[in-house]
Amino acid sequence: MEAPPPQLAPSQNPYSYLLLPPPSSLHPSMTEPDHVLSDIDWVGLLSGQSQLGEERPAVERASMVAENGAEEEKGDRDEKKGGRMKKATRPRFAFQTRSEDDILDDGYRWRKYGQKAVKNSKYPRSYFRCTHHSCNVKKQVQRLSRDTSMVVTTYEGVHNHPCEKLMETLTPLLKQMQFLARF
DNA sequence: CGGTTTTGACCGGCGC
DNA sequence: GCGCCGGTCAAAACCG
Repeated sequence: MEAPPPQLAPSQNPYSYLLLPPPSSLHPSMTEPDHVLSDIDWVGLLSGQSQLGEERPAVERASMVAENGAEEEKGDRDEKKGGRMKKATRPRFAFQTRSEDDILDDGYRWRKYGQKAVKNSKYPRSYFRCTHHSCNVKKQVQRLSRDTSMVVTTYEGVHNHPCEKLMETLTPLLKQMQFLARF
């Protein structure tokens, strides 16, 4: 999911990113049973009107995160509102998964920093932050109450570091390819 | 003992 | 201004 939004015109709605991350980038198939891959059956468009009704992932409003990392990926800067720098909107996307367990392994390490009950939902929403230093990517996970077997995962931001889990599976392969390339 | 989870407090935005 | 609501903080508990 390092890929930038595929030329999808952020339009006037800062949240209308539609990302179609290749499932293999979310779930490295070499470390995941393949049923996880095939279970992704929906990729959400985060915009004003959502198909999820009142249970849409909480991405409708910009969270006022302290813009600490002055150096960031280009783009996604918010325009100044009346001289006051508002909030930098970062790419977000959500997808829902039919899964037994709420936390699905996407190869990154996450630290849970909150859990909150949301209105009109019987399941709480969990908040995670990427544990990598100075990488403030976040995600939220929430199970739908209208369909208990569904889990909505919302990502916010782009990782500024490689996925170690992916790397440690790829590195031996690269080594071997380099070796074979000598012949 | 270091990192993670838990959980209530806290805070800011928004609608009334 | 006030209260609701969603997001975050942080201290304590937990766990390998």
